[in-house]
Amino acid sequence: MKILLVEDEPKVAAFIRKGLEEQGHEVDHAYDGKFGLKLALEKDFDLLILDVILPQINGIDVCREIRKHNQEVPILMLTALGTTDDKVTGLDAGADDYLVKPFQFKELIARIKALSRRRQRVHEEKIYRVADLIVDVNAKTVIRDNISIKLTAREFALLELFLRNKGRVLSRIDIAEALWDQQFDTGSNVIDVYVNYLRNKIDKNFSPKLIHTMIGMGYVLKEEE
Amino acid sequence: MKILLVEDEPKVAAFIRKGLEEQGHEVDHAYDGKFGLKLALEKDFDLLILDVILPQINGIDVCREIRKHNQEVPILMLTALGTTDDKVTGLDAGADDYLVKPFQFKELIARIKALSRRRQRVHEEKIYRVADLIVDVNAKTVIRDNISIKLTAREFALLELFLRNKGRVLSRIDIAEALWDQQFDTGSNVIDVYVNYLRNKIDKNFSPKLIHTMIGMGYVLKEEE
DNA sequence: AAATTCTGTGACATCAATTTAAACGATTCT
DNA sequence: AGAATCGTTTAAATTGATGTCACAGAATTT
Repeated sequence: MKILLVEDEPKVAAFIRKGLEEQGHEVDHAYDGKFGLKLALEKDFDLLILDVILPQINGIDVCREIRKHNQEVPILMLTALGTTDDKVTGLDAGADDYLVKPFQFKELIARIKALSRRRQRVHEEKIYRVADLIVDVNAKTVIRDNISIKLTAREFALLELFLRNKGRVLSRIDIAEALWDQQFDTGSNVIDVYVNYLRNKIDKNFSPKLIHTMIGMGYVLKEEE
Repeated sequence: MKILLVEDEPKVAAFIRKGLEEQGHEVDHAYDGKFGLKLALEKDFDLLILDVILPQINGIDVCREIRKHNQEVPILMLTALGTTDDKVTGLDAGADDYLVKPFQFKELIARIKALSRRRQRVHEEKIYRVADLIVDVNAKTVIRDNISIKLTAREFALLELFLRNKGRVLSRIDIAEALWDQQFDTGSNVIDVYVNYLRNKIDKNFSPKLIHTMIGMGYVLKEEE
């Protein structure tokens, strides 16, 4: 999906952008309301994420302005405030949903999914091919070298994350935030264990190897050595 | 055509009724949602025209209720509100079209024509065949291995959903949103129970099995193992 | 009004999936 | 080389998802 993020706090913006890109979305970013509004009216996006508190024009006014121009794009508002009044104002202005900061990244993903479902988006064929590996996200099937491979839900989610980020090194923190709850204070090694499971199933008896360890950095999925 | 008009404002109702009768249609009229729903379920109409704002039960809920009972009659919603949210809600509830008050009578006629044209398409043969299972959506019949199987409305709706999405894994959320009211917050296991009922009827004494569990992911209907 | 069928709930046993823990191996740093 | 850090592997413990059942209340039919 093409997503426009309008957010002035650089850290928050970077966090959201990275997370969304890892989920396979294409993200444009504006630092203030004025520029955000301009972009929103010029380009076609599948979703807008608007912070309420913004320089130049605040998020609620941006939202109102977009709706005035008859744009039906789904809008998700972000705010540090959480009172009912704010919610009402946001929704009145034409927003479709509301998320209170700070939030779990998973929550954001869930809302985005719900919004795009509501728009009756036709679910597209999602098939990844890397070397002789074929993964169908809708059917949840995995085939390598014409051999069908069974994965558990976690393994599949992990593989899908790698495929969406082919060639990009994912740190354990990236992986944890995308698939597990929040960050890891515990010295758990679940991720390593799952990468190992996945390797046993999709790499062990095949070549070339697809999952590579970057010591001290994380893991990558790629074809070349 | 036999048309049911559900509208509480007498003036609007009289206006629409008169116009439609002049066009040669037969019009029944209900003043509130409750009575409208009752009529709609009792009699066979070729078209329902529902106001959104109604005494007793609102139009959107009437619409939802009718669709729950598997009625395929075309539904046109009328409303004074014109915001995007309302449109989405109406169409989500199962309405086929939407008209914002005030409207030109011509516009109404045009929409009705379009809907009745569409309706003929509804009467196309909709027959699914998977392995030795044959499902006729219009006749609501299910046959497997030449044995006729009786399903309840819910079971049939679930089966139809699976057939429309053959080979695609449907999560519980997908199923809940398609067949139940979109609250998936309850820790209910209705879906599991219904999948179980369906299996007992269409899979238990047959092979190959068609409904497969993907633990942690959902269910799929497919022929292969 | 009674009987029947349908729908949804809650409890529970079962078993696969997930997570933890700990031992082992590899790599990097001094 | 030795110590420290980082990654891999295995097995066992824990969790949680699923299938099943009996039942209650709604809806429908008689």
